[in-house]
Order: sequence, then structure tokens, then C-alpha cells
Amino acid sequence: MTGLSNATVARLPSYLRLLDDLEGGRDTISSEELAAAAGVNAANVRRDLSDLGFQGTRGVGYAAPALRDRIRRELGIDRRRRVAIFGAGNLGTALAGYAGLSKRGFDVVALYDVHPARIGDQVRGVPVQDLAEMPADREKDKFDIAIVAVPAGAAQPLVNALVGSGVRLILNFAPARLSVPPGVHVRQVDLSTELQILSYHG
Amino acid sequence: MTGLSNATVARLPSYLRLLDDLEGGRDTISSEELAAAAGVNAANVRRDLSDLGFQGTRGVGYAAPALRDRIRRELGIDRRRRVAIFGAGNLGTALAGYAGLSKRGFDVVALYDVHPARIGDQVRGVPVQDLAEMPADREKDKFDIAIVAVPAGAAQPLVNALVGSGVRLILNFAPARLSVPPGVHVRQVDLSTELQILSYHG
DNA sequence: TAGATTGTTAATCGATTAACAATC
DNA sequence: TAGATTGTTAATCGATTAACAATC
Repeated sequence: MTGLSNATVARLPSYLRLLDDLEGGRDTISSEELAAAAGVNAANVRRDLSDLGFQGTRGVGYAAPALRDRIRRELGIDRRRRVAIFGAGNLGTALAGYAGLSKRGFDVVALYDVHPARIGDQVRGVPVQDLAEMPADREKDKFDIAIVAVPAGAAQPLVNALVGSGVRLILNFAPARLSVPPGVHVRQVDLSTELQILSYHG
Repeated sequence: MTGLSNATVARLPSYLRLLDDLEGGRDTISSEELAAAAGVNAANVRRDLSDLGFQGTRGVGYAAPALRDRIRRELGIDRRRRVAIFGAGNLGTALAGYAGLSKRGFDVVALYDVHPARIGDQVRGVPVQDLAEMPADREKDKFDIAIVAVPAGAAQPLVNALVGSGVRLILNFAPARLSVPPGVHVRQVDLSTELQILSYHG
């Protein structure tokens, strides 16, 4: 158990983005700069990196390339992660084309759908496959992260099938509360919830 | 200043969902049930509702319809909120059709795009308009919440225009860090960040 | 040496939870 | 009255921040 706090993990992508976007010339970066990028306090950054066991140099800062590698390793993207998208409708198609995914370590390897008319299509170079092929593809370790972009009513049955095939990382865009067994990680992106929280502020 | 904590505000949509989905017959609900729905502790729920100034009845529970109304009011959805979507590509089209938006208090009133070929189309009953019409529509108070679903490079200029037209609530799906003046609320949904956080767990 | 910046301690802040008297 | 459940206090937990000695 590495045991980073959830709050720390949630900040790592911000740090990483800055490090990725850094000018070629820079090889050092300060906690102050990282803090500005993530919108947090510099002491907070230093504590995060210290929790990561990453040492800087007093008076100088942190070695940017090494820090980038360290964060990528911690996030599990030191190797490429293979993502499968379920649902080849507008949402799935949009997600398949999301800019910068590849640069951030993720490869979309398949889109699954159940509509015969769509199967066999290509969406931005990604083949649309029959959902029935999913278990066999999992067997071959074709993907490790599943993005759910199907209609609300189809989400839970799909997720049951995914979990049955050993998928443990799920990002859900369907407006449905998912129930999963322990050990399966689900992150939920819900448009209504986002709008309601926004709405509170104005 | 009402002054609910961010943590409390983030839980209100979960409570509201349960209350909305409640069987017709039920008119009372316990902190225990609300807690189960939101995945939190019952004491936490009681504290949240107490912060809201909402009183229950000892030995009985909370009046479900009144609580639903109270939360809706707190979230600013006691009246309907009008949402405009910017970008009529796959993502904008998918968001316009998101199930349950209307039930949750939101009306998608317009889709804006800059491509002449798309302008004049209808997407699920919503007209696609020229972005150039946005300032005039704002003047008429046609919408109050903006969803950004344009390519990354177009996001910041669009947001500048929105802010210039007085928009203060923005939900951004473009993979771009937005800079906005104080008083403007932005919520960011970023696919890479979600995948990275998931990736950490497996 | 002077200036910059880390690493860490201690203080603070904020949020969660257990516990239980109040009371329906 | 007995059972259920709230409302709130006090304890706990966890995360943020100020501050500063260490040190490049």
C-alpha cells in the first residue's frame, strides 16, 4: 500500500500536465510554479511530493523530467493504458476523439456497440466491434479500463458483464448509479450533478 | 451568504435524486436511508440537513416532499435553469440528449456552432444557431448556464466571449485549462484526469 | 556569502463520526 | 411506555498552511 491520500492523487494530474507542457529548456521546477498550476498552496505541493518520496534540491527546486517520470509511474501510466469505450453513439464517438488522450498515456483500442449497422465501422481509426466479442478480447487482455457511454438503462447490465470479465476500472458517463462488488473502481461523471452544483453558485 | 460547505453542496444532488425517485406513497425518510443513497454516514446527513436549516421529527424522520423542495431551492433549481451548449459536434449533440436533464430542472435551449453547414439544424428539438447570435440571446436572458463542448483551441476564446456577455456559470468539457475573472464559476470535466485517477487504482 | 527554495514541524482549519439526550 | 430517530456535542480524523531551520 503506497497510501497517497485521495486529495494528493487528485492533484497529481495537474502537476503532470504542467510538467508535460514545460518548455524543452527547463529542467528544474519549483513548488511555487507547480502550486500555481494546480491552484494550491506551495507547501501543499512540497508535502505531496514528499509523500511520493520524491526529493528536490534546496535552493534549486525539483528535477522536472525525473518528477514527470515519478508521477507517471505513480499513476500507472509509465506503460500505456488500453481503454475500451462501450457505446458508439455520439458520446462514445466524441470520447474516442478526445484530444490529448494519447499524449497522456491512454490508447483507445476498441469501441463496442450492439447495433449491427454500426459494427464494422471505424471511428477515428478505432474499429466498432460487437459487444459479444468483449469477453474474448478481455481474455486476450486487449484493454484494462472501460468507459461506459451507453444509455442509462443499459449501463448496469453492461457493467455486470464487464465485472464478470474481470474489469476493475470503470469510468461511467451514463446517468445511472452503478452497483459494483468491492475491488472494482468506478468514477461517475454526471451532467445533472455538475449542473446542479454550478447552479448552486448562481 | 448561506455558507454551505463544498462537501455538503456536493452531496445534495445525491439526496435529491433519492427523493425524486421515491415511491409515491412514501412521505417520510430517515437520515439512514439518505446516507445509504449518498454513500455517507447518517450523522453526516443530519448535519447537512441541519446546516440547511431543515428540521426533521425525532422518532419519525424527515418530510420527504418538503425536503425535496428545500434542496431544490438551495440548488437554485426551484425555477427551471436554461442551458446553452456550445459546439454541436458529437459531444454537444450527446450532451443535448442526456437523459433526465429536464426531470432534474434543466432545459437545453440552444446549441451554438460556427459551421454554416450545421446552423439551422435541429438536434433533439433544439435549434443549432450561429455563435454570432449568442450575445443578443444573452441580452434577452435566453440562458444562464453555458456548457463548453468545442475543440480545445476554441475554448478560451469562446469563454472570453461568454464572460464578456455576462455568463457566470460554465461547465467545460474541452481539454483546456480555462482562465476566468473572479466571480465566474467554472467546473471542469477532463477525461484524461479521470482516467489517470482511475489508473492509479489499478 | 547572499539568495533561493526545500523538507518538516507545529498550528490551524475543516469535515466526519460516535454517542447520546431529547422527543416524537 | 417502548421503540425509533433526530439534533447536537465532543472527539476524532484528515488535510492545509505558516513558518523556519536546513542547505543548495
